[in-house]
Amino acid sequence: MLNPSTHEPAPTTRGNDAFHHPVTPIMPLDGKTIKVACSSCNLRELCMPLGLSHDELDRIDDLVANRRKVKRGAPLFRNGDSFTSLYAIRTGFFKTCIASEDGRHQVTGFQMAGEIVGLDGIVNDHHTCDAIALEDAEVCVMPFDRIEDLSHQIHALQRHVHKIMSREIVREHGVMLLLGSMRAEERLAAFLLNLVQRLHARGFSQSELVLRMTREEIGSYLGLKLETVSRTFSKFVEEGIVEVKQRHVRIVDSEALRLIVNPQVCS
Amino acid sequence: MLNPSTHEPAPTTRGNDAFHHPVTPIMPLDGKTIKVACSSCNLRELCMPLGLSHDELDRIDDLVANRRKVKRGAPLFRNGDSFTSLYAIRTGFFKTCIASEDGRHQVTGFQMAGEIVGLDGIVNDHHTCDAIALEDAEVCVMPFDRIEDLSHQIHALQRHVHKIMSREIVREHGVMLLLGSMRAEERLAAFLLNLVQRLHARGFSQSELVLRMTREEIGSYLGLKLETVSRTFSKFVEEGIVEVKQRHVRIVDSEALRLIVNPQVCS
DNA sequence: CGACACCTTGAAGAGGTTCAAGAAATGTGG
DNA sequence: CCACATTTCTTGAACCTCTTCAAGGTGTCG
Repeated sequence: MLNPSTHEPAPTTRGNDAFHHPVTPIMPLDGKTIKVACSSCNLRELCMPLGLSHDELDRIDDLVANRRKVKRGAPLFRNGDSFTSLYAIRTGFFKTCIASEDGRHQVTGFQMAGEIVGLDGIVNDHHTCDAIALEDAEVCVMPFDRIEDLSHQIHALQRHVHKIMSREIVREHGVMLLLGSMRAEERLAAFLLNLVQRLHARGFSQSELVLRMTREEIGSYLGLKLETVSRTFSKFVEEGIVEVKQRHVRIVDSEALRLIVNPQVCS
Repeated sequence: MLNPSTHEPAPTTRGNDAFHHPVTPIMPLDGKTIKVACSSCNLRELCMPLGLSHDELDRIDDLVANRRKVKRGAPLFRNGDSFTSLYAIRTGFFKTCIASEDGRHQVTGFQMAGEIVGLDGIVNDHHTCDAIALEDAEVCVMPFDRIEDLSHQIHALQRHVHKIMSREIVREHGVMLLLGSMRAEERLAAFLLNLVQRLHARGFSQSELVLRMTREEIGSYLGLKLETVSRTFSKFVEEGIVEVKQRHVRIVDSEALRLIVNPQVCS
Protein backbone atom coordinates (compact mmCIF):
# COMPACT_ATOMS: atom_id res chain seq x y z
CA MET A 1 0.00 0.00 0.00
CA LEU A 2 0.83 3.58 -0.26
CA ASN A 3 2.92 4.94 2.53
CA PRO A 4 2.05 8.52 3.36
CA SER A 5 5.32 9.11 5.07
CA THR A 6 7.39 8.22 2.03
CA HIS A 7 5.31 9.60 -0.74
CA GLU A 8 5.28 13.16 0.34
CA PRO A 9 8.81 14.28 -0.31
CA ALA A 10 9.94 17.86 -0.20
CA PRO A 11 8.26 19.03 -3.39
CA THR A 12 4.82 17.87 -2.32
CA THR A 13 5.13 19.34 1.16
CA ARG A 14 2.86 22.26 0.49
CA GLY A 15 0.54 22.44 3.40
CA ASN A 16 -1.55 25.37 4.42
CA ASP A 17 1.53 27.20 5.57
CA ALA A 18 3.19 27.07 2.19
CA PHE A 19 3.20 30.83 1.77
CA HIS A 20 6.81 31.32 2.52
CA HIS A 21 8.14 28.39 0.63
CA PRO A 22 9.14 28.46 -2.98
CA VAL A 23 6.44 27.04 -5.19
CA THR A 24 8.78 25.71 -7.79
CA PRO A 25 11.71 23.83 -6.34
CA ILE A 26 13.37 24.21 -9.72
CA MET A 27 14.84 27.45 -8.52
CA PRO A 28 14.56 27.36 -4.77
CA LEU A 29 14.84 30.55 -2.83
CA ASP A 30 17.23 30.60 0.05
CA GLY A 31 14.62 31.03 2.73
CA LYS A 32 14.78 34.82 2.66
CA THR A 33 11.86 37.08 1.92
CA ILE A 34 10.35 36.55 -1.48
CA LYS A 35 11.12 39.38 -3.88
CA VAL A 36 8.01 41.12 -5.07
CA ALA A 37 9.18 42.11 -8.53
CA CYS A 38 8.17 40.00 -11.51
CA SER A 39 11.66 40.48 -12.90
CA SER A 40 13.07 38.37 -10.12
CA CYS A 41 10.17 36.02 -9.61
CA ASN A 42 10.93 32.36 -10.03
CA LEU A 43 7.60 31.87 -11.73
CA ARG A 44 8.37 34.43 -14.38
CA GLU A 45 9.07 31.89 -17.06
CA LEU A 46 5.61 30.47 -16.49
CA CYS A 47 3.57 33.64 -16.58
CA MET A 48 5.67 36.27 -18.32
CA PRO A 49 7.05 36.58 -21.82
CA LEU A 50 10.66 35.64 -22.42
CA GLY A 51 13.31 37.66 -24.17
CA LEU A 52 12.54 41.04 -22.68
CA SER A 53 15.14 43.74 -22.44
CA HIS A 54 16.26 44.94 -19.04
CA ASP A 55 14.30 48.11 -19.53
CA GLU A 56 11.15 46.21 -20.45
CA LEU A 57 11.55 43.93 -17.48
CA ASP A 58 11.58 46.95 -15.22
CA ARG A 59 8.34 48.17 -16.66
CA ILE A 60 6.76 44.74 -16.41
CA ASP A 61 7.23 45.00 -12.66
CA ASP A 62 4.56 47.70 -12.67
CA LEU A 63 2.04 45.19 -13.90
CA VAL A 64 1.44 43.76 -10.50
CA ALA A 65 -0.49 46.22 -8.39
CA ASN A 66 -0.28 44.07 -5.30
CA ARG A 67 -0.44 40.60 -3.91
CA ARG A 68 -3.52 39.08 -2.45
CA LYS A 69 -3.89 36.13 -0.15
CA VAL A 70 -6.90 33.90 -0.47
CA LYS A 71 -7.85 31.46 2.25
CA ARG A 72 -8.79 27.93 1.39
CA GLY A 73 -12.44 27.81 0.39
CA ALA A 74 -12.61 31.56 -0.21
CA PRO A 75 -13.31 33.11 -3.60
CA LEU A 76 -10.74 35.08 -5.54
CA PHE A 77 -13.71 36.41 -7.50
CA ARG A 78 -17.28 35.36 -8.06
CA ASN A 79 -19.74 35.25 -10.91
CA GLY A 80 -21.07 38.78 -11.29
CA ASP A 81 -18.09 40.53 -9.71
CA SER A 82 -16.93 43.41 -11.83
CA PHE A 83 -13.80 42.63 -13.80
CA THR A 84 -10.73 44.68 -13.07
CA SER A 85 -7.74 42.40 -13.09
CA LEU A 86 -6.17 39.19 -14.18
CA TYR A 87 -4.52 37.12 -11.49
CA ALA A 88 -1.28 35.19 -11.68
CA ILE A 89 -1.21 32.42 -9.15
CA ARG A 90 1.91 32.49 -7.00
CA THR A 91 1.09 29.74 -4.58
CA GLY A 92 -1.90 27.53 -3.99
CA PHE A 93 -4.48 25.87 -6.13
CA PHE A 94 -7.77 27.10 -7.54
CA LYS A 95 -10.85 25.78 -9.22
CA THR A 96 -13.04 27.80 -11.54
CA CYS A 97 -16.69 26.88 -11.87
CA ILE A 98 -19.87 28.13 -13.40
CA ALA A 99 -23.46 27.63 -12.34
CA SER A 100 -26.73 27.97 -14.22
CA GLU A 101 -29.90 29.36 -12.66
CA ASP A 102 -31.34 25.94 -11.90
CA GLY A 103 -28.40 25.00 -9.76
CA ARG A 104 -26.45 23.08 -12.33
CA HIS A 105 -22.79 23.27 -11.61
CA GLN A 106 -19.64 22.72 -13.63
CA VAL A 107 -16.00 22.96 -12.68
CA THR A 108 -14.32 24.43 -15.75
CA GLY A 109 -10.74 24.07 -14.64
CA PHE A 110 -8.13 23.67 -11.95
CA GLN A 111 -5.32 26.21 -11.84
CA MET A 112 -1.94 26.06 -10.16
CA ALA A 113 1.11 28.28 -9.63
CA GLY A 114 2.16 30.24 -12.67
CA GLU A 115 -1.25 30.06 -14.33
CA ILE A 116 -3.51 33.00 -15.06
CA VAL A 117 -7.15 33.26 -14.02
CA GLY A 118 -9.76 35.85 -14.76
CA LEU A 119 -9.81 35.81 -18.57
CA ASP A 120 -13.54 35.14 -18.57
CA GLY A 121 -14.20 38.64 -17.25
CA ILE A 122 -12.78 40.61 -20.16
CA VAL A 123 -15.67 40.30 -22.58
CA ASN A 124 -18.45 41.74 -20.42
CA ASP A 125 -16.48 43.59 -17.76
CA HIS A 126 -17.69 41.20 -15.13
CA HIS A 127 -16.79 37.67 -14.21
CA THR A 128 -18.98 34.79 -15.31
CA CYS A 129 -17.47 32.14 -13.10
CA ASP A 130 -16.27 31.65 -9.56
CA ALA A 131 -12.60 31.18 -8.76
CA ILE A 132 -12.25 29.37 -5.43
CA ALA A 133 -9.02 28.60 -3.63
CA LEU A 134 -8.68 24.89 -2.89
CA GLU A 135 -5.82 25.61 -0.55
CA ASP A 136 -4.50 28.81 0.99
CA ALA A 137 -3.16 30.78 -1.91
CA GLU A 138 -1.47 33.95 -3.00
CA VAL A 139 -1.95 35.73 -6.30
CA CYS A 140 -0.44 38.68 -8.10
CA VAL A 141 -3.13 41.19 -8.99
CA MET A 142 -2.59 42.62 -12.48
CA PRO A 143 -5.08 45.38 -13.30
CA PHE A 144 -6.22 44.78 -16.83
CA ASP A 145 -5.97 48.39 -17.94
CA ARG A 146 -2.33 48.33 -16.97
CA ILE A 147 -1.89 45.17 -18.98
CA GLU A 148 -3.47 46.85 -21.98
CA ASP A 149 -1.40 49.98 -21.53
CA LEU A 150 1.84 48.11 -21.16
CA SER A 151 1.17 45.69 -23.97
CA HIS A 152 0.65 48.80 -26.04
CA GLN A 153 4.25 49.65 -25.36
CA ILE A 154 5.85 46.24 -25.15
CA HIS A 155 5.14 44.16 -28.17
CA ALA A 156 6.25 40.94 -26.54
CA LEU A 157 3.72 41.45 -23.77
CA GLN A 158 0.88 41.97 -26.21
CA ARG A 159 1.82 38.78 -27.97
CA HIS A 160 2.07 37.02 -24.64
CA VAL A 161 -1.44 38.02 -23.62
CA HIS A 162 -2.76 36.74 -26.93
CA LYS A 163 -0.98 33.47 -26.46
CA ILE A 164 -2.28 33.00 -22.94
CA MET A 165 -5.84 33.47 -24.14
CA SER A 166 -5.34 31.23 -27.14
CA ARG A 167 -3.83 28.57 -24.91
CA GLU A 168 -6.92 28.66 -22.75
CA ILE A 169 -9.10 28.21 -25.82
CA VAL A 170 -7.07 25.23 -26.95
CA ARG A 171 -7.15 23.74 -23.46
CA GLU A 172 -10.91 23.98 -23.45
CA HIS A 173 -11.08 22.25 -26.81
CA GLY A 174 -9.31 19.35 -25.15
CA VAL A 175 -11.82 19.33 -22.32
CA MET A 176 -14.63 19.30 -24.85
CA LEU A 177 -13.08 16.26 -26.53
CA LEU A 178 -12.84 14.60 -23.16
CA LEU A 179 -16.40 15.41 -22.13
CA GLY A 180 -17.85 14.65 -25.52
CA SER A 181 -16.22 11.41 -26.44
CA MET A 182 -14.45 9.66 -23.57
CA ARG A 183 -15.63 7.05 -21.12
CA ALA A 184 -15.15 7.35 -17.39
CA GLU A 185 -11.81 5.53 -17.24
CA GLU A 186 -10.44 7.51 -20.14
CA ARG A 187 -11.49 10.78 -18.54
CA LEU A 188 -9.90 10.01 -15.22
CA ALA A 189 -6.72 8.74 -16.84
CA ALA A 190 -6.45 11.88 -18.96
CA PHE A 191 -7.09 14.00 -15.90
CA LEU A 192 -4.36 12.34 -13.86
CA LEU A 193 -1.84 12.52 -16.68
CA ASN A 194 -2.60 16.18 -17.24
CA LEU A 195 -2.27 17.05 -13.57
CA VAL A 196 0.96 15.19 -13.03
CA GLN A 197 2.44 16.64 -16.18
CA ARG A 198 1.71 20.18 -15.06
CA LEU A 199 3.05 19.46 -11.60
CA HIS A 200 6.17 17.93 -13.09
CA ALA A 201 6.74 21.10 -15.11
CA ARG A 202 6.83 22.85 -11.74
CA GLY A 203 9.43 20.55 -10.30
CA PHE A 204 7.22 18.01 -8.59
CA SER A 205 7.25 14.28 -8.98
CA GLN A 206 6.29 12.61 -12.23
CA SER A 207 4.51 9.85 -10.42
CA GLU A 208 3.12 11.18 -7.18
CA LEU A 209 0.60 13.86 -6.53
CA VAL A 210 -1.72 15.16 -3.90
CA LEU A 211 -5.18 15.97 -5.15
CA ARG A 212 -6.26 19.35 -3.95
CA MET A 213 -9.91 18.75 -4.79
CA THR A 214 -12.66 16.38 -3.68
CA ARG A 215 -14.03 13.49 -5.71
CA GLU A 216 -17.08 15.58 -6.33
CA GLU A 217 -15.03 18.39 -7.82
CA ILE A 218 -13.12 15.96 -10.00
CA GLY A 219 -16.43 14.49 -11.06
CA SER A 220 -17.88 17.86 -11.90
CA TYR A 221 -14.88 18.69 -14.02
CA LEU A 222 -15.01 15.34 -15.82
CA GLY A 223 -18.77 15.19 -16.22
CA LEU A 224 -19.10 12.26 -13.83
CA LYS A 225 -20.69 11.62 -10.46
CA LEU A 226 -18.42 11.39 -7.47
CA GLU A 227 -19.29 7.71 -7.03
CA THR A 228 -18.08 7.00 -10.55
CA VAL A 229 -14.82 8.80 -9.86
CA SER A 230 -14.35 6.78 -6.70
CA ARG A 231 -15.16 3.50 -8.43
CA THR A 232 -12.82 4.29 -11.29
CA PHE A 233 -10.02 5.06 -8.87
CA SER A 234 -10.68 1.70 -7.22
CA LYS A 235 -10.59 -0.02 -10.58
CA PHE A 236 -7.22 1.54 -11.39
CA VAL A 237 -5.93 0.38 -8.03
CA GLU A 238 -7.16 -3.18 -8.62
CA GLU A 239 -5.38 -3.20 -11.95
CA GLY A 240 -2.19 -1.98 -10.34
CA ILE A 241 -2.08 1.21 -12.36
CA VAL A 242 -2.14 3.59 -9.43
CA GLU A 243 -2.01 3.55 -5.67
CA VAL A 244 -4.54 5.73 -3.91
CA LYS A 245 -4.81 6.74 -0.32
CA GLN A 246 -7.40 9.44 -0.02
CA ARG A 247 -6.02 12.36 -1.95
CA HIS A 248 -2.56 10.94 -2.27
CA VAL A 249 -2.05 9.30 -5.63
CA ARG A 250 0.97 7.45 -6.91
CA ILE A 251 1.03 6.56 -10.56
CA VAL A 252 2.59 3.13 -10.82
CA ASP A 253 2.10 2.51 -14.51
CA SER A 254 1.78 5.74 -16.43
CA GLU A 255 2.09 3.89 -19.72
CA ALA A 256 -1.11 2.04 -18.87
CA LEU A 257 -2.83 5.37 -18.28
CA ARG A 258 -1.63 6.61 -21.64
CA LEU A 259 -2.98 3.49 -23.31
CA ILE A 260 -6.33 4.00 -21.67
CA VAL A 261 -6.55 7.54 -23.03
CA ASN A 262 -5.15 6.66 -26.42
CA PRO A 263 -5.93 3.04 -27.26
CA GLN A 264 -3.25 1.80 -29.61
CA VAL A 265 -4.43 1.88 -33.17
CA CYS A 266 -3.43 -1.56 -34.36
CA SER A 267 -2.27 -1.03 -37.91
CA MET B 1 -46.60 19.47 -41.10
CA LEU B 2 -43.83 21.71 -42.04
CA ASN B 3 -44.16 23.26 -45.44
CA PRO B 4 -40.79 23.85 -47.06
CA SER B 5 -42.22 26.41 -49.43
CA THR B 6 -43.50 28.66 -46.68
CA HIS B 7 -40.80 28.32 -44.15
CA GLU B 8 -37.96 29.58 -46.23
CA PRO B 9 -38.69 33.24 -46.55
CA ALA B 10 -36.24 35.76 -47.90
CA PRO B 11 -33.88 35.74 -44.95
CA THR B 12 -33.34 32.01 -45.10
CA THR B 13 -32.80 31.98 -48.84
CA ARG B 14 -29.12 31.43 -48.64
CA GLY B 15 -28.35 28.67 -51.04
CA ASN B 16 -25.01 27.90 -52.53
CA ASP B 17 -25.23 30.98 -54.69
CA ALA B 18 -25.58 33.33 -51.77
CA PHE B 19 -22.29 35.04 -52.44
CA HIS B 20 -23.75 38.16 -53.90
CA HIS B 21 -26.56 38.59 -51.47
CA PRO B 22 -26.34 40.47 -48.24
CA VAL B 23 -25.92 38.14 -45.33
CA THR B 24 -27.75 40.29 -42.87
CA PRO B 25 -31.06 41.50 -44.20
CA ILE B 26 -31.03 44.04 -41.40
CA MET B 27 -29.16 46.40 -43.66
CA PRO B 28 -29.74 45.14 -47.16
CA LEU B 29 -27.45 46.23 -49.94
CA ASP B 30 -29.01 47.58 -53.05
CA GLY B 31 -27.94 44.76 -55.27
CA LYS B 32 -24.73 46.42 -56.35
CA THR B 33 -21.29 45.01 -55.88
CA ILE B 34 -20.37 44.46 -52.26
CA LYS B 35 -17.89 47.00 -51.00
CA VAL B 36 -14.70 45.38 -49.85
CA ALA B 37 -13.82 47.82 -47.10
CA CYS B 38 -14.60 46.92 -43.49
CA SER B 39 -15.66 50.50 -42.93
CA SER B 40 -18.66 49.98 -45.17
CA CYS B 41 -19.30 46.32 -44.45
CA ASN B 42 -22.73 45.55 -43.11
CA LEU B 43 -21.19 42.95 -40.81
CA ARG B 44 -18.93 45.50 -39.20
CA GLU B 45 -20.95 45.77 -36.05
CA LEU B 46 -20.56 42.04 -35.59
CA CYS B 47 -16.84 41.72 -36.07
CA MET B 48 -15.33 45.17 -35.60
CA PRO B 49 -15.14 47.53 -32.65
CA LEU B 50 -17.62 50.36 -32.44
CA GLY B 51 -16.91 54.01 -31.89
CA LEU B 52 -13.90 54.38 -34.12
CA SER B 53 -12.93 57.71 -35.59
CA HIS B 54 -13.05 58.18 -39.35
CA ASP B 55 -9.30 58.00 -39.48
CA GLU B 56 -9.20 54.79 -37.51
CA LEU B 57 -11.87 53.24 -39.69
CA ASP B 58 -9.71 53.90 -42.72
CA ARG B 59 -6.81 52.11 -41.16
CA ILE B 60 -9.00 49.20 -40.11
CA ASP B 61 -9.66 48.60 -43.78
CA ASP B 62 -6.06 47.50 -44.11
CA LEU B 63 -6.72 44.64 -41.75
CA VAL B 64 -8.25 42.51 -44.42
CA ALA B 65 -5.57 41.30 -46.78
CA ASN B 66 -8.05 39.64 -49.09
CA ARG B 67 -11.17 37.58 -49.33
CA ARG B 68 -11.18 33.88 -49.69
CA LYS B 69 -13.92 31.61 -50.91
CA VAL B 70 -14.26 28.16 -49.45
CA LYS B 71 -16.36 25.50 -51.12
CA ARG B 72 -18.73 23.41 -49.10
CA GLY B 73 -16.83 20.55 -47.51
CA ALA B 74 -13.48 22.22 -48.01
CA PRO B 75 -11.20 23.29 -45.17
CA LEU B 76 -10.44 26.90 -44.37
CA PHE B 77 -7.51 25.53 -42.42
CA ARG B 78 -6.52 22.21 -40.96
CA ASN B 79 -4.88 20.91 -37.84
CA GLY B 80 -1.15 21.42 -38.29
CA ASP B 81 -1.42 24.27 -40.81
CA SER B 82 0.82 27.13 -39.88
CA PHE B 83 -1.05 30.01 -38.33
CA THR B 84 -0.96 33.31 -40.15
CA SER B 85 -4.39 34.88 -39.97
CA LEU B 86 -7.70 35.14 -38.28
CA TYR B 87 -10.74 34.84 -40.47
CA ALA B 88 -13.96 36.82 -40.28
CA ILE B 89 -16.82 34.91 -41.85
CA ARG B 90 -18.68 36.98 -44.42
CA THR B 91 -21.04 34.35 -45.75
CA GLY B 92 -21.52 30.67 -45.13
CA PHE B 93 -21.30 28.38 -42.21
CA PHE B 94 -18.37 26.52 -40.66
CA LYS B 95 -17.66 23.83 -38.17
CA THR B 96 -14.44 23.54 -36.20
CA CYS B 97 -13.34 20.13 -34.99
CA ILE B 98 -10.43 18.43 -33.35
CA ALA B 99 -9.25 14.86 -33.57
CA SER B 100 -7.00 12.79 -31.35
CA GLU B 101 -4.50 10.25 -32.64
CA ASP B 102 -6.80 7.31 -32.11
CA GLY B 103 -9.45 8.74 -34.36
CA ARG B 104 -11.60 10.32 -31.72
CA HIS B 105 -13.40 13.30 -33.08
CA GLN B 106 -15.10 16.32 -31.59
CA VAL B 107 -16.88 19.25 -33.18
CA THR B 108 -15.93 22.21 -31.02
CA GLY B 109 -18.21 24.78 -32.58
CA PHE B 110 -20.34 26.02 -35.45
CA GLN B 111 -19.59 29.50 -36.79
CA MET B 112 -21.69 31.82 -38.90
CA ALA B 113 -21.41 35.22 -40.58
CA GLY B 114 -19.73 37.85 -38.47
CA GLU B 115 -17.88 35.38 -36.28
CA ILE B 116 -14.13 34.95 -36.07
CA VAL B 117 -12.29 31.67 -36.52
CA GLY B 118 -8.64 30.78 -36.12
CA LEU B 119 -7.99 31.86 -32.53
CA ASP B 120 -6.71 28.38 -31.68
CA GLY B 121 -3.64 28.97 -33.84
CA ILE B 122 -2.15 31.89 -31.93
CA VAL B 123 -0.55 30.01 -29.07
CA ASN B 124 1.67 27.64 -31.04
CA ASP B 125 1.80 29.33 -34.43
CA HIS B 126 -0.10 26.48 -35.99
CA HIS B 127 -3.71 25.45 -35.96
CA THR B 128 -4.85 22.66 -33.71
CA CYS B 129 -8.26 22.13 -35.25
CA ASP B 130 -9.91 21.89 -38.65
CA ALA B 131 -12.28 24.57 -39.88
CA ILE B 132 -14.56 23.10 -42.53
CA ALA B 133 -17.16 24.98 -44.56
CA LEU B 134 -20.60 23.43 -44.20
CA GLU B 135 -21.82 25.49 -47.13
CA ASP B 136 -20.05 27.57 -49.73
CA ALA B 137 -18.52 30.41 -47.81
CA GLU B 138 -16.46 33.54 -48.03
CA VAL B 139 -14.12 34.86 -45.37
CA CYS B 140 -12.06 37.98 -44.82
CA VAL B 141 -8.43 37.06 -44.28
CA MET B 142 -6.87 39.16 -41.51
CA PRO B 143 -3.14 38.50 -41.14
CA PHE B 144 -2.45 38.31 -37.44
CA ASP B 145 0.70 40.39 -37.51
CA ARG B 146 -1.33 43.20 -39.05
CA ILE B 147 -3.88 42.79 -36.29
CA GLU B 148 -1.15 43.06 -33.71
CA ASP B 149 0.41 46.07 -35.42
CA LEU B 150 -2.86 47.89 -35.77
CA SER B 151 -4.09 47.11 -32.30
CA HIS B 152 -0.82 48.61 -31.18
CA GLN B 153 -2.01 51.85 -32.70
CA ILE B 154 -5.73 51.66 -32.17
CA HIS B 155 -6.62 51.03 -28.60
CA ALA B 156 -10.20 50.09 -29.38
CA LEU B 157 -9.01 47.32 -31.68
CA GLN B 158 -6.71 45.87 -29.06
CA ARG B 159 -9.57 45.81 -26.62
CA HIS B 160 -11.79 44.26 -29.26
CA VAL B 161 -9.38 41.42 -29.91
CA HIS B 162 -9.23 40.71 -26.20
CA LYS B 163 -12.99 40.67 -25.99
CA ILE B 164 -13.36 38.32 -28.91
CA MET B 165 -10.97 35.86 -27.32
CA SER B 166 -12.61 36.20 -23.92
CA ARG B 167 -16.01 35.66 -25.49
CA GLU B 168 -14.78 32.42 -27.01
CA ILE B 169 -13.52 31.29 -23.62
CA VAL B 170 -16.87 32.05 -22.01
CA ARG B 171 -18.72 30.30 -24.84
CA GLU B 172 -16.66 27.20 -24.28
CA HIS B 173 -17.45 27.30 -20.57
CA GLY B 174 -21.09 27.04 -21.59
CA VAL B 175 -20.36 24.06 -23.79
CA MET B 176 -18.53 22.41 -20.92
CA LEU B 177 -21.58 22.90 -18.72
CA LEU B 178 -23.71 21.36 -21.42
CA LEU B 179 -21.42 18.39 -22.00
CA GLY B 180 -20.73 17.84 -18.36
CA SER B 181 -24.14 18.09 -16.81
CA MET B 182 -27.02 17.97 -19.29
CA ARG B 183 -29.09 15.10 -20.60
CA ALA B 184 -29.74 14.55 -24.29
CA GLU B 185 -32.97 16.54 -24.46
CA GLU B 186 -31.45 19.41 -22.57
CA ARG B 187 -28.44 19.48 -24.84
CA LEU B 188 -30.46 19.51 -28.02
CA ALA B 189 -32.85 22.14 -26.66
CA ALA B 190 -29.94 24.36 -25.66
CA PHE B 191 -28.36 23.83 -29.05
CA LEU B 192 -31.49 24.83 -30.95
CA LEU B 193 -32.09 27.90 -28.79
CA ASN B 194 -28.52 29.01 -29.22
CA LEU B 195 -28.57 28.57 -32.99
CA VAL B 196 -31.85 30.36 -33.49
CA GLN B 197 -30.80 33.19 -31.21
CA ARG B 198 -27.63 33.77 -33.19
CA LEU B 199 -29.51 33.59 -36.45
CA HIS B 200 -32.09 36.00 -35.14
CA ALA B 201 -29.34 38.47 -34.28
CA ARG B 202 -28.49 38.33 -37.97
CA GLY B 203 -31.98 39.12 -39.09
CA PHE B 204 -33.34 35.62 -39.56
CA SER B 205 -36.46 34.14 -38.11
CA GLN B 206 -36.82 33.55 -34.38
CA SER B 207 -38.61 30.30 -34.96
CA GLU B 208 -37.35 28.73 -38.17
CA LEU B 209 -33.95 27.57 -39.13
CA VAL B 210 -32.15 25.38 -41.58
CA LEU B 211 -29.52 23.17 -40.07
CA ARG B 212 -26.32 23.36 -42.01
CA MET B 213 -24.88 20.25 -40.40
CA THR B 214 -25.70 16.55 -40.26
CA ARG B 215 -27.14 14.72 -37.28
CA GLU B 216 -23.74 13.20 -36.78
CA GLU B 217 -22.09 16.63 -36.55
CA ILE B 218 -24.73 17.83 -34.12
CA GLY B 219 -24.15 14.69 -32.11
CA SER B 220 -20.40 15.18 -32.09
CA TYR B 221 -20.82 18.74 -30.86
CA LEU B 222 -23.29 17.69 -28.17
CA GLY B 223 -21.47 14.54 -27.09
CA LEU B 224 -24.22 12.27 -28.39
CA LYS B 225 -24.56 9.63 -31.08
CA LEU B 226 -26.43 10.59 -34.21
CA GLU B 227 -29.20 8.12 -33.37
CA THR B 228 -29.77 9.87 -30.07
CA VAL B 229 -29.99 13.23 -31.82
CA SER B 230 -32.50 11.82 -34.27
CA ARG B 231 -34.57 10.20 -31.53
CA THR B 232 -34.56 13.37 -29.49
CA PHE B 233 -35.74 15.39 -32.48
CA SER B 234 -38.56 12.86 -32.93
CA LYS B 235 -39.45 13.18 -29.27
CA PHE B 236 -39.68 16.97 -29.55
CA VAL B 237 -41.89 16.57 -32.61
CA GLU B 238 -44.19 14.14 -30.78
CA GLU B 239 -44.51 16.64 -27.95
CA GLY B 240 -45.35 19.41 -30.36
CA ILE B 241 -42.34 21.48 -29.43
CA VAL B 242 -40.80 21.61 -32.88
CA GLU B 243 -41.56 20.59 -36.44
CA VAL B 244 -38.77 18.89 -38.30
CA LYS B 245 -38.43 18.06 -41.94
CA GLN B 246 -34.91 16.91 -42.56
CA ARG B 247 -32.77 19.92 -41.85
CA HIS B 248 -35.63 22.36 -41.72
CA VAL B 249 -36.67 23.05 -38.17
CA ARG B 250 -39.51 25.20 -36.93
CA ILE B 251 -39.65 25.93 -33.25
CA VAL B 252 -43.30 25.83 -32.26
CA ASP B 253 -42.93 26.23 -28.52
CA SER B 254 -39.70 27.94 -27.62
CA GLU B 255 -40.84 28.36 -24.04
CA ALA B 256 -40.96 24.58 -23.75
CA LEU B 257 -37.39 24.40 -25.00
CA ARG B 258 -36.35 26.94 -22.42
CA LEU B 259 -38.02 24.93 -19.70
CA ILE B 260 -36.22 21.81 -20.80
CA VAL B 261 -32.86 23.57 -20.53
CA ASN B 262 -33.72 25.38 -17.32
CA PRO B 263 -36.25 23.36 -15.33
CA GLN B 264 -38.23 25.75 -13.17
CA VAL B 265 -36.92 25.81 -9.66
CA CYS B 266 -40.09 25.41 -7.61
CA SER B 267 -39.59 27.53 -4.55
C1' DC C 1 -32.45 5.72 -62.52
C1' DG C 2 -29.16 4.00 -59.54
C1' DA C 3 -25.62 5.00 -56.10
C1' DC C 4 -24.70 7.24 -52.10
C1' DA C 5 -25.19 9.89 -48.08
C1' DC C 6 -28.26 10.89 -44.57
C1' DC C 7 -31.99 10.02 -41.44
C1' DT C 8 -35.30 7.22 -38.64
C1' DT C 9 -36.69 3.55 -35.74
C1' DG C 10 -36.45 -0.85 -33.05
C1' DA C 11 -34.36 -4.07 -29.75
C1' DA C 12 -30.73 -5.43 -26.84
C1' DG C 13 -26.96 -4.15 -24.01
C1' DA C 14 -23.42 -1.37 -21.52
C1' DG C 15 -22.00 2.36 -18.78
C1' DG C 16 -23.05 5.57 -15.56
C1' DT C 17 -26.39 7.26 -12.14
C1' DT C 18 -29.14 7.03 -8.10
C1' DC C 19 -30.09 5.65 -3.61
C1' DA C 20 -28.41 3.88 0.49
C1' DA C 21 -25.33 2.49 4.13
C1' DG C 22 -21.17 2.48 6.36
C1' DA C 23 -16.14 3.59 6.88
C1' DA C 24 -12.44 6.79 7.08
C1' DA C 25 -10.55 11.22 7.62
C1' DT C 26 -10.89 15.97 9.23
C1' DG C 27 -12.10 19.72 12.03
C1' DT C 28 -14.00 21.73 16.46
C1' DG C 29 -14.62 22.78 21.07
C1' DG C 30 -14.11 21.57 25.60
C1' DC D 1 -5.64 15.62 23.70
C1' DC D 2 -9.94 13.41 23.25
C1' DA D 3 -14.89 13.08 21.93
C1' DC D 4 -18.09 14.38 18.70
C1' DA D 5 -19.88 16.37 14.50
C1' DT D 6 -19.05 16.90 9.81
C1' DT D 7 -17.20 16.10 5.56
C1' DT D 8 -15.38 12.99 2.38
C1' DC D 9 -14.84 8.58 0.42
C1' DT D 10 -16.07 3.70 -0.73
C1' DT D 11 -19.02 0.05 -2.08
C1' DG D 12 -23.39 -2.47 -3.33
C1' DA D 13 -27.75 -3.01 -5.90
C1' DA D 14 -31.35 -1.41 -8.82
C1' DC D 15 -32.36 1.52 -12.39
C1' DC D 16 -32.15 4.51 -16.40
C1' DT D 17 -30.19 6.82 -20.21
C1' DC D 18 -27.69 6.50 -24.02
C1' DT D 19 -25.20 3.46 -27.16
C1' DT D 20 -24.71 -0.24 -30.30
C1' DC D 21 -26.19 -2.99 -33.91
C1' DA D 22 -29.31 -3.60 -37.47
C1' DA D 23 -32.64 -2.67 -41.01
C1' DG D 24 -35.24 0.16 -43.82
C1' DG D 25 -36.66 4.75 -45.47
C1' DT D 26 -35.78 9.30 -47.58
C1' DG D 27 -33.48 12.62 -50.26
C1' DT D 28 -29.84 14.09 -53.50
C1' DC D 29 -26.80 14.14 -57.32
C1' DG D 30 -24.41 12.57 -61.26
